[in-house]
Amino acid sequence: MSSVIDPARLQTLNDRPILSGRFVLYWMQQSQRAEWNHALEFAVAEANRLHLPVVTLFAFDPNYPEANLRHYQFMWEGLVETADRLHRRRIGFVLRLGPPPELVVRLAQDAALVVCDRGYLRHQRRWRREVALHSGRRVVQVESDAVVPVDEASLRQEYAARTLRPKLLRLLDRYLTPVPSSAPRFPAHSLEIPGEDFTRPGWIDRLGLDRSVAPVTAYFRGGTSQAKLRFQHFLEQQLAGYASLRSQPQLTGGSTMSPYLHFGQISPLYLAMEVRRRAAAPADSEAYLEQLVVRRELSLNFVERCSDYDRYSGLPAWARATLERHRPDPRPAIYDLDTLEAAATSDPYWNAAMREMTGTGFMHNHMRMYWGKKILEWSPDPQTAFERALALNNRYFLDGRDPNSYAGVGWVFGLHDRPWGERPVFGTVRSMTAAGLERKCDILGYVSRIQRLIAGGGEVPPDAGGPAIG
DNA sequence: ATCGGCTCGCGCAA
DNA sequence: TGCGCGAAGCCGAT
Repeated sequence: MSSVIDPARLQTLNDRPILSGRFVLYWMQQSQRAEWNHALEFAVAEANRLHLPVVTLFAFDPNYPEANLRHYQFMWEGLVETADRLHRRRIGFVLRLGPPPELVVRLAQDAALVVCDRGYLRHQRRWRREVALHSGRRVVQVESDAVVPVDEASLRQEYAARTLRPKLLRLLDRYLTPVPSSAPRFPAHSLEIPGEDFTRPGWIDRLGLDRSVAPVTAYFRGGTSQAKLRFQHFLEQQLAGYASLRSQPQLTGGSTMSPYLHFGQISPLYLAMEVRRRAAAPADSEAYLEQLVVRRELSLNFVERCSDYDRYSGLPAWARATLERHRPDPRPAIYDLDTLEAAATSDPYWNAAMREMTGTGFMHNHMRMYWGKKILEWSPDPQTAFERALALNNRYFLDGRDPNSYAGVGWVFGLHDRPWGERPVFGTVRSMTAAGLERKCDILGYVSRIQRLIAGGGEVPPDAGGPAIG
């Protein structure tokens, strides 16, 4: 096997041989980008070695779990750009409609080898198992959406950030290296593999997708080039002082990379290396890497190692026990789901956060915590609160349904945290209050920032206004 | 304004 | 076995 990619990022998922075939198939799923993609570059290197072209397949699944038009629109914008970038490199890109494992197994019948990227959620792991089982040729998984590969970082479910942090930081320098890239020697043009004509405008509107949540194109345009423009803006305007200002939601939303990371449109390795390169103060670089590497990869560890990552039963025992003891406590208010969704509670700070979420597909990280804590406080019982928070999270956020979603909602209920002083409803699970927001940040400034944002229809950085499409 | 107490479990020192 | 300490908590005492 080719050694251009660090072997720690590779897993051979079956014991099938490499066969003779017309191409090397790269099944793109998690890492939806044409650069800084270890899986893609591994496929290119293997194809060159085997004297074959590379064909990329993206299986566009109109029934993807919990996906609606907001998510699909953003993903589609990214795929249009990625397909164009791959064609320019003489790498094939085919998009087909349907369930991923079936489509991959079918196209794999003409391939010598199947290369896939790595995803950590239940259905992503299941899909890869099925492809490995039924494709009949070797399937190699290449991990490109973690800075430190999850199995290198830790083989156990970590209890908290403090137990994973030293393991990650020990390995960080070793993995902060660019992705080796080589030119494909055998172009894919002549293969003529049929696929959807998906780049034409309006294509997405004919798919019968769940249209109940509107796209947020005034705030976020999908695609690698959009992600990079945004990130350069962040590096220039907001990285200096990030360590002290990141919990001030009145200022900005942070780097806003989470939607792009969720769809694999940007590489976390690229972000980490850029921050290291550009930060003037080590404290700012460390604070950003704490989010991008420590907290994000704690989420990967959680969904990979905890089979109940999306269920109340996945919370730590001490948290479930204390919440259970406080189940009978009177709540200050109980809102139904419609009232929450309509941002019609009596808390203006929470309502602003909810409007940011429904209106823009994003929320400042600090407000995500407050938002969740209040849902716990305002629901009839903790299980219902958990289900509501996760459902709203996954429905409205562009980065919903991400490992970060499950760890983030879980944190509200005590996951990766520790007990604190006992309080009504929360028990010893950490609480948050409106008075705390008033004490620690300019929360009225946040409310008016969101009002302006929703009224003005967008705060896409001016230099990032260029088209991601076409 | 700042500080300690609240409470659990992990990891390390002993 | 003991001890320090941890995603951003809150509250009351000084």
